[in-house]
Amino acid sequence: MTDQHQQDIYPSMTISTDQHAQKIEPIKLGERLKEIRKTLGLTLEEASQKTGLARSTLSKIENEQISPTFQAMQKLTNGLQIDIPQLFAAPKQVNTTGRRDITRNEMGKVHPTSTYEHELLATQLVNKKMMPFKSTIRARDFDAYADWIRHDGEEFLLVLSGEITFFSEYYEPVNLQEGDSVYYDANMGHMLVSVSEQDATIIWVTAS
Amino acid sequence: MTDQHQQDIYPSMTISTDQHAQKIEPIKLGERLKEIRKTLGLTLEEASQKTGLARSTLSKIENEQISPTFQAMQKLTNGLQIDIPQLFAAPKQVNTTGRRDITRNEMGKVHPTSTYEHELLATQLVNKKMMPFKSTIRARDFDAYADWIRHDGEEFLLVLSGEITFFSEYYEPVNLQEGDSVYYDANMGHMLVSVSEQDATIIWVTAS
DNA sequence: AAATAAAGTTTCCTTTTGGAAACTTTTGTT
DNA sequence: AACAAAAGTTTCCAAAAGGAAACTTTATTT
Repeated sequence: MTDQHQQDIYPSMTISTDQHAQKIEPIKLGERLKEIRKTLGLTLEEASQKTGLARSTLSKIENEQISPTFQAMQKLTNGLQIDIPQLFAAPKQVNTTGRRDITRNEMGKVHPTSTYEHELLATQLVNKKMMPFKSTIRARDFDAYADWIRHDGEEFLLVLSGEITFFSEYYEPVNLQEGDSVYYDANMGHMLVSVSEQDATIIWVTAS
Repeated sequence: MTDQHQQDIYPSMTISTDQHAQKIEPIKLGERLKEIRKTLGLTLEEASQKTGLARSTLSKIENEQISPTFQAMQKLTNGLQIDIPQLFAAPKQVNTTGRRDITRNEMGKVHPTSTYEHELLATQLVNKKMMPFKSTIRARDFDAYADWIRHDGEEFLLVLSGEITFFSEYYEPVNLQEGDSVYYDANMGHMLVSVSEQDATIIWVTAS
């Protein structure tokens, strides 16, 4: 593979998948459970009925007096309609807010390859869900590529100027002109070539 | 709030957060554990040393003879360097591939509001991580809005034509011209107004 | 402010887990 | 193939979990 636009060299080029964001948990299971039960507006008795666990058992779990068996935990999650990950990760989901990153025209971080010329946008921001960039498609031919480009996540692109052919593993090639856009699974092999007189430029956004 | 561009009326307007994708698990914990241990190339004895659980206990767990306590599960996950969600969800992660959706210029699904005129893109595709759309900014004034727009996720926008002012809750307003772009947390209040002669158009991508 | 009801905790006891060691099965070596 | 070593299972028992009911605390009603 000769052309990969996420190199993970710089943090700003990395997409936050929320999965890896999972940290180690010296989890206060009981506390968390109580929290959930309260949110649902249930008493121990009601929770007991829903889960099939004795009221006393629930109390002990909530007060960290016992460590529930996996069996008990399943009854809990089933009865209260929560999934296991939720039981753990959920408590303090630091939902970021207030971040903003402006990239002026032509002021992105340039990242040229043999086939594309990428201009990465919003590179000041780290740990974001999407990675946006403007690209100029230098490739003029199918075999400018050694192989399909293929990586995790989903991708969206919109043609800003010029015209391209969008090749993909499972579809016939298709031409895209200014204003046209495609959304596709990026682990399906794909590649772009310019077919207009001028090299085409596109806006590209990736999410994992 | 008068203007919300994700209405969740149509599935195609919904963003897949991967969190809700989590399904119910009548999980074969033992089987799964054995799988993991094998993958790591560990014997019961080695796993025992890493986790601090007796070899016999591990055996029983793997053969579903006992239901481990949460405590035991923590020792497991810590010792084997796996996270709890992984213990459950992980086995068969259906990674979609092969989807593709082309939207020709001006052929998106139109969705007008008082302040914006949205043209939703890739609406054939459901359960995607991003929601892309082109918008024409009709608002000409700060108080075309009843309140800040604010919703989950992160947003990226790039000005296609015209000029806008980007207002946001925690920053001074900033002008953006053709080619300029912003990436921001969408739960920070935000709003756009056109300031160019013609109403500005932008490309907008949201992810949750 | 008693009296009553509801919610939550603790006790007591049965069932189950978890560990040490005995036992069985599998793998590798001569 | 017999033997040895390693890996895995089962047994036995101490320790901990889970449930029923007694008990305590917190709300609600009179």
